[in-house]
Amino acid sequence: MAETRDRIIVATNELFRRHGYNGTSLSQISEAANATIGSIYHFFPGGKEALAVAVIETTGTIYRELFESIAREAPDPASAYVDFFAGAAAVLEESDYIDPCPIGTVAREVANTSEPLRIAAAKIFDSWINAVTQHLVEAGVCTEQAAELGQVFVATVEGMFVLSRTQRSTASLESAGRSLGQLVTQAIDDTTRTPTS
Amino acid sequence: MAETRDRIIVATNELFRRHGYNGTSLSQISEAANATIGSIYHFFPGGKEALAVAVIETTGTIYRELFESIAREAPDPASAYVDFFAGAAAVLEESDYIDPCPIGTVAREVANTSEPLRIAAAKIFDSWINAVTQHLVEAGVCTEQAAELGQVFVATVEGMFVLSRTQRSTASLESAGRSLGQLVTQAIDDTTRTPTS
DNA sequence: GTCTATACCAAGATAGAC
DNA sequence: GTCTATCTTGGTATAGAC
Repeated sequence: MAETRDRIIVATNELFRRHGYNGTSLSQISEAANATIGSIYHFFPGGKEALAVAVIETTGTIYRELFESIAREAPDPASAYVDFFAGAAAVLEESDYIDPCPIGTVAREVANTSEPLRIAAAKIFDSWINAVTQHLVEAGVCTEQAAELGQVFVATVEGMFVLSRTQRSTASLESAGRSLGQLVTQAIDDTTRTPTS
Repeated sequence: MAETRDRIIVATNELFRRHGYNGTSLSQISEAANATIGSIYHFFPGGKEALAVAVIETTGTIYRELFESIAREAPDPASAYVDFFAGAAAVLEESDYIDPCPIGTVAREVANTSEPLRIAAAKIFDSWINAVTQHLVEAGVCTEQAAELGQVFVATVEGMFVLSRTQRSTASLESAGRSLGQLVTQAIDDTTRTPTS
């Protein structure tokens, strides 16, 4: 059995994906993680908020690495984005449309009420945008446009999670993959036509 | 002073935008709306959930009409989308980055725990997608591609609200406007080159 | 339609034995 | 590190006078 601290984080992650931050109680976490509330406070003296920060940071890192892995293995830059949305669609269907990403859910809930959580989420979003920007720059897109597409990609991912979860359908995720792929392809073409280097 | 029922809905809308569904209590609503909890249950015998359905439906209708209004006044189809994001950016800055849309927040929180709320939100999203689809079809885009762009637009709007609220910045909204405008422009060009009618 | 009072329960957090 | 017990506060919802 995994370490207690890890079990707490994993259980909290899944409960946040299902019920959000305010909809998840410490007693639920305690039960799902097979750890007492005393244990939770032992590892996270800052309570629920500190635990949530840890969940955001660990999950955020995993997702950045997932994107980088998909990007590395994609046959060409544009298809990395199509593949990412296809993967997300599979996760949603297999998980009965539980939210794939606790970060967006929590961030939207508490952005006006918890600065520690807002800032933790903002840093993760920045790291994702940077990963995409770097990927596109390596594909030949100029820095400015790459950063812009990075923002649009992250927003589209988060927005698609809201939409597909609410509609209980993954149809829209395919549309998103195609649209993002098209934007990336066009960005690469544009740069090729008017090279700055 | 507005009717009590209206005051309750308006106050709940704003509290949901700030604190989400589970983060908003009936006592807060009671205070903000200047109505007793007894009054809330008088108008919404179904309690908090029924009140939330009413908030989603009224707000959703207002936003659809807002889009249609912007689309009607835009000089050309693509700039409707740029204008929409520009308007959203202004709202965010003026409101200290309160969420412009309670529907996405609530939907993401409770999609797995309240079927009435999930379904209410899904219907509103559908109505927005249909409004965009119709707008693009009138601009000459084929139905299939118009529907696809409608989904991408709604997702990008919702995702950008998450992102800009978390980052407390509207920079990414401009990127979104440009990207959506580009996708729409290209869709119109494509259709013009290979007309189906 | 609106009011006060309250029932009932679960929340986050803490204390202190082991 | 983990346990049980408990404190305090606040939640949704209801009852019944006016």
